[in-house]
Amino acid sequence: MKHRRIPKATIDRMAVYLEVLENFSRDGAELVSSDQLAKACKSNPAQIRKDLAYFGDFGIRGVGYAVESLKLAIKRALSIDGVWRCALFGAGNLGRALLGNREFVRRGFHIQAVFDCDPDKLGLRMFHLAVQSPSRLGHIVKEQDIQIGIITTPPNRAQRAANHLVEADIKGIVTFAPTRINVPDEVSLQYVDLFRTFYSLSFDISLREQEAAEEQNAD
Amino acid sequence: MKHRRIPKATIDRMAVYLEVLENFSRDGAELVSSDQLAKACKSNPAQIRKDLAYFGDFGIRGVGYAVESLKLAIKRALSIDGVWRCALFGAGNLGRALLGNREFVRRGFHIQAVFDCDPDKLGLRMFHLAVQSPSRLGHIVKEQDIQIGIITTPPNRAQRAANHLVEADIKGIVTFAPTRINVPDEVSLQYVDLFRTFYSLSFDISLREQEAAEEQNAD
DNA sequence: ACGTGTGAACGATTTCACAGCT
DNA sequence: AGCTGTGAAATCGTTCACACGT
Repeated sequence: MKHRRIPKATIDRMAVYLEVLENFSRDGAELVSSDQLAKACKSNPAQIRKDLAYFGDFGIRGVGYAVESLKLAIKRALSIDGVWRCALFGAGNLGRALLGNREFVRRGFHIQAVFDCDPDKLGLRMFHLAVQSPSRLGHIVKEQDIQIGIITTPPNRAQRAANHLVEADIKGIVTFAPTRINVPDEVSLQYVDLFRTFYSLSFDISLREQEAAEEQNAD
Repeated sequence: MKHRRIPKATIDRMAVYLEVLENFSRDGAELVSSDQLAKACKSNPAQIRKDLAYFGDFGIRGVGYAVESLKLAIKRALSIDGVWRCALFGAGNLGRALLGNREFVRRGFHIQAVFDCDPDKLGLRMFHLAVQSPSRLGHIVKEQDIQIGIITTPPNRAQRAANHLVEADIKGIVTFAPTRINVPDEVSLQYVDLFRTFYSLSFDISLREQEAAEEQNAD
């Protein structure tokens, strides 16, 4: 079991488990069973046990999981038990929103520098950081040992931003721009596609309405 | 084939297909093959044909797909060929970023009202809209026929916001707050989990580094 | 001849059911 | 007795390979 490839879906669910564990923790629970977790996550107990077992034997048979140690184990498994140093590329509204979001720091993602191609934005202060020119990116990334780039440019600037980040030898990129970008294989890449979510919602609402209408007809 | 349940993964990929179709369209292409689409999406032709065939026979055998009519067909399939009226709940940085994002309007998601529980924010102007009290939500939703609620509150306020939206008889909710919320079955719900993406990136970077280290050892 | 649409084969993930530890 | 960890079974999604229409 230990050395099997871990499904991407499992990784995604880990974020949910962490979130509900924080709640159990806040409520003072010391132990939690896969049943309780499943209820809180709208999942099922077998799924949860299987998911957790990919990473190790965190539970105690007949008892359940110790909340605090499970939180830590998950964080370690995802490598979010330390600090990741990030650079933001794109000093627009979305960039500002991420920079101002306290949850990022709380979860160990520290945004330490902001870049933008637009010369009008250079020097502009966003919270505690000044917007810098992309020409300084390579230097800053090296100096501050920055590992992750976050792209919040408009779609037509996203590839250029990615090129700058790759050039600066970043390890991974999260992009919020609704466009595909190309990076070398050795750079990790994740898309946050806002519209995908809205499209899913749209499809889901319409499907339900259609099903409701068909039920009417069945009378 | 027509009346089979459509995988969620297929729906998600539709957003990508639309995106690359926009690019083909901009480049003046009138026809595309599943092969070309696959290259642009980093997918494979069979996947694309299967996905598209869930919704109808959009292609021409021996020829390919007509770009414009395929775009329209996908939009119709997802029900994003019209306008969805949205209300934003949570007038913080993230809410402002969504409100100021031109892509939303371009894609038919119109944010028509903004609400916030914080009395200090009432009346505050965000772009062309004034922040309103949640007590007005029911009235505004009915008056403007708003269908979708967008939650951008801090996590501890998200459930309350959801309750207000459900009470106002909204059809679906997209929440950006990193916390699970409960809504009745008849309301559609989608989570935009920013941290899930960052956690995946973190895991992926670490996995690669670990694999690289093991390769070293194999010498 | 070419490229779609689709059953069939394959592969991956989820769920079941129970052995094994506390 | 209770709850985890995990093979085995069931389900779900993807890829193959080819019949079919243009």
